[in-house]
Amino acid sequence: MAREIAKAYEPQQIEPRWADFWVKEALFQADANAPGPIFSIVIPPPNVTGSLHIGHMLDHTEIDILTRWHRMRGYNTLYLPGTDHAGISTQRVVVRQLAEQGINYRELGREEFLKRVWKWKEESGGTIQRQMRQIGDSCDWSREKFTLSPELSPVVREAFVRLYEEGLIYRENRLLNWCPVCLTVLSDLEVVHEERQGHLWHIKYPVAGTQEFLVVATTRPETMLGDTAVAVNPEDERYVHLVGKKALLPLMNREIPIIADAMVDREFGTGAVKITPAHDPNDFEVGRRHKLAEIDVMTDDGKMNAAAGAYAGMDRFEARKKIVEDLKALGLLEKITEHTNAIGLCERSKTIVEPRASTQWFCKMKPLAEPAIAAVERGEIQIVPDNRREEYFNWMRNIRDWTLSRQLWWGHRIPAWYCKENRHVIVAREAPAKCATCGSANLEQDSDVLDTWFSSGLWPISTLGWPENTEDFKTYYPTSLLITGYDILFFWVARMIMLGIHSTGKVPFRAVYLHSLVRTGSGEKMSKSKGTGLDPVALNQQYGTDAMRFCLASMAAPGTDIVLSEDKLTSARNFANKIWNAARFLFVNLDRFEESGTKLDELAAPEVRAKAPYAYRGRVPLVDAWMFARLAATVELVNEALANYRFHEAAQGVYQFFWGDFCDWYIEWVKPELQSADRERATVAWKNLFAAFDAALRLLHPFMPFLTEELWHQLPQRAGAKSIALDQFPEAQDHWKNARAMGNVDAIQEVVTALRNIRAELKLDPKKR
RNA sequence: GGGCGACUAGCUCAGUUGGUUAGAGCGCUCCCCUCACACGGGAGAGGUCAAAGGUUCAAGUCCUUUGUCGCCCACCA
Repeated sequence: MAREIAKAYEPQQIEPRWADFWVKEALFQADANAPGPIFSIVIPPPNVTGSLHIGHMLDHTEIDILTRWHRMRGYNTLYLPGTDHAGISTQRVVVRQLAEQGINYRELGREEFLKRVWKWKEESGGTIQRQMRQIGDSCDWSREKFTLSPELSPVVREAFVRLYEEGLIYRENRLLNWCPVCLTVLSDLEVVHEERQGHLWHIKYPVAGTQEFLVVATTRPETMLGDTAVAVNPEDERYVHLVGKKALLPLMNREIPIIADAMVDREFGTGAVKITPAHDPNDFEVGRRHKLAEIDVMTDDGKMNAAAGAYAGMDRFEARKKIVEDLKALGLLEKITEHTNAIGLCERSKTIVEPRASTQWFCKMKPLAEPAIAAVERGEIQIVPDNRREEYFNWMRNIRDWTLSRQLWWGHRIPAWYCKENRHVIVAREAPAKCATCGSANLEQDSDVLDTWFSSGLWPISTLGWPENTEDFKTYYPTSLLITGYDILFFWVARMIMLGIHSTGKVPFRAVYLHSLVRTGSGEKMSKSKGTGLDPVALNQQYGTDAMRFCLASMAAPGTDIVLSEDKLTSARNFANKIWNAARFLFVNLDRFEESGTKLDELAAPEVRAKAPYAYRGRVPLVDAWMFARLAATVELVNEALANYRFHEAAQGVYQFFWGDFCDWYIEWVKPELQSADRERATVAWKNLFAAFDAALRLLHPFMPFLTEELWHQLPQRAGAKSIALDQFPEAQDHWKNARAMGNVDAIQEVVTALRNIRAELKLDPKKR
């Protein structure tokens, strides 16, 4: 009796079952002692700031395709999952949540606040884990990691202390980017620049003891309150006579020196620059050279402080307005001109950053960068696509020291302690009992935390057990490949390369594939905060995970960003349906065929099917020969494409093959054969059809794991067995274990050699059909 | 101020080392709900490959210039 199969593919009915099954069976658990060449990959750990977005899905799809593909070809495969605590981002999320409840996080205190963040982390981490299972990530959940876990924290401290002991980590007072909303310093990378139309205010500074004015031009008038000099170029004949004299700082009525410094560009503005060492990086340098006072006129949160005199308490931009008004009233504002400049914004809060001086921890990067540059030059790490190599080199060759400390609470606490008496510094793996210098037991730990990218930078080594030489580390490090978006090349990839090589002497991965970003129709980077992100959960519901995966893969051409559209998702869903219906045809008609006599018992045994194609009276039927030639060509194409990260070619190749060749031509062609009164002839047709179909499923599996898994389970079933209850069908269990191997496909490739002769003889071009 | 990328059918995009009549999906026109699939099948229209010049037996593919758009990097007040 023919089995009942739904007419349309309903992924929602099928996917959750296999998602659970894969986890329950621990099917993808890695074994360091298993045979086979190694393919290991660690996930780019998603931030625990919420849930996975469509960009993650691209990451995960590509990683999973390659992982499954390698696993099917007999590799000892590890796909290690995990999440990132994402210091500043996560802290911001929780701060905002608290604010919505009317709670000021600072009033909550550090300890209580961290409890709230951990609670949020559990929630977000759980969501991410569920999503990853839902989208079919074939990772080893027993090895799941978290960057801020008790397991990894000692590793992070170890790395920090080692770098400190090597003299690469130091503490210094510098002028740095400060975010008045996040209340922390930021590294250069965390500041994004944006061109904005602004003004250049020309302000007249009276020269003391004369009737003259010195006119300076500034884009930030409010900083003048902290001016401690005016500088001109020493070569500038317009101003030489003023050097050494004093200027009277308007509004503050403070006398400040007029100095000469080569840094001043005579062409720009008026050729005279107000010097505010506490609020401008250039001025800071000038200030240090000329031993000028540094007057900070602002508070942490961007308001004017007591040093700002009458303006104290005002917001910095409010103060700007007021100062301009006041100068105008005093007749000291010469003019205002239009001026566009690139202003720095905090990457997270989009607040205008304020340069401020503070004492922070830094890491010297030149010594770390050199071997990291060399490793890429020597090809020990391959960067794909090629043009990103140059970006990497360019950044690495101009690298500046990395600001490691952040004034946040959520993160790895800096392993440094100070004695309260003398502020001696002790850097140690564990909390010390007393000061190494003066013996004081009165110690306090540095209140800052590490930049979140420091622990991310250690990810490939920390997750595999470094600094211990564990089985996992020995077997799976260096990892085979890193797949991530190009937008974090500097933030993350470069740092992993530097820290990996420095810590272990070996590169952390042999290749980096930097994929495109998924954008919305309007071309923006998808982002939840902007509300432009597509919800992968909703899309999965609507189209099915397999369709999503296939769609992303078929669009993942390197170089250009991906714009996802309903059209493409629909087309991928239709493809899944096509596969489903081809199977439906096979299964239903096979049942009918068997009911009429011959049983194709061997169909269930993969080792028999691997001998396809079957011959009819010593001769392989022509269409079958053609089919297997096409199949073999597709196998070659897919293997070649995946080996080079050309996911779209692979996906389009299987699509073309399955729809165009297998369905449109082959199935249609053999339909009469399957009904043939010649029993042997019909049997051969059936066997070849199933062999080809089985091979096609293997090709499709990395892209569409759910659908193929489902069909594999149905493939060996005898007529009458309607439901899939695996524990009741030991035979089926053997089958699916075997199904995840490429074996059959490889066997077919061997057959092709023989087929070439037939093809040549009959002038059949498999590409032209 | 540097660097990178894009510009191919109405739309969204493939087309890696230059080689026969430039492809796909969607859309469009005509026919078909034929016993796997209308989330389908068949037939078809549609492109001087942004512009100009150059190299070559041969260029969407290499070189030069220009235009439009996008991105990244950069401490000029």
